[in-house]
Amino acid sequence: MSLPNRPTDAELAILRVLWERGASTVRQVYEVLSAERELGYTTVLKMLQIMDEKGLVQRDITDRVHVFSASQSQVQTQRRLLDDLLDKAFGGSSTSLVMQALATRKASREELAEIRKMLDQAEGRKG
Amino acid sequence: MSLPNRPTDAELAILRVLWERGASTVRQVYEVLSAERELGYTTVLKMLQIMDEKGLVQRDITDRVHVFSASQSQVQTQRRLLDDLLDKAFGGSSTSLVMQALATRKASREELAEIRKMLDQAEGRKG
DNA sequence: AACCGGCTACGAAATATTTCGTTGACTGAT
DNA sequence: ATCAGTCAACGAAATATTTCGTAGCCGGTT
Repeated sequence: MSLPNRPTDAELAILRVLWERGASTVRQVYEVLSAERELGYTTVLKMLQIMDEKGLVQRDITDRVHVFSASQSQVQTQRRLLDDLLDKAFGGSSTSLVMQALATRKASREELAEIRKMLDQAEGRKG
Repeated sequence: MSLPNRPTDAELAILRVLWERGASTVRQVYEVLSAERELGYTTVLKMLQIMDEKGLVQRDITDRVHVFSASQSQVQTQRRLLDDLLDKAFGGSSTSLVMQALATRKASREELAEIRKMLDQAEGRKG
């Protein structure tokens, strides 16, 4: 299979680090995550091995210390997760998802303006 | 604990049925789900028992045939799942979530208008 | 050469999730 | 009162996810 499966929670935590830092060693990922919560070095290593097998990360073997990077961009992954959530919990209605998101979370004026711009584009495309 | 945990995928499938049909028996849920995919009656029953223990559903014991209903509304659950996804995959930025949703899914003119109205309200509250 | 520290690989335990077979109870019809 | 059908409970298997201990390797230091 070419498309990676939906990442699990633990996998997402690791992907977050890779997206933020870019390509990283196991130790670098471990440093970030172990600052947030208790977990062992080999746990991170094992997760990255599994994610490599699943195709969620790329591994650079050149040096003895391997370097991992996310296979899919954050945006691509976000899109996949949103589609998934849409199907499973919103009956496929992106509108109700958007409205929920707008209703429950505060957005700054600038962010609202950005969203409005995006809306204009969406309407523009429609005619 | 009073707050139910995040529903799993299988649990969400059952909740979907309960939200659509309202309070239902095991067999009624089973009829809907088994039309979509292969699964056994006792699988649904067991899931509902587990969901009852977790507090995800309420159970009416009055008759021999028990009647189950969702403990949380669809909107409440959607909100919880959105918050969760926001934290795990969007770095807490609801704006980028909204923009992703708008960018990837088509919305009708009416839906866009609704979203725009929601936006106006959001800005109104701020100004 | 022997040792130390950091590295990957491997296996396996612990936990969570999903699935269903079997059992015993109850209901209504023969 | 028996039988067939339907039901909930239970236990357990199958699978997926998360965690880490142990072992072996390699490179630099003594």
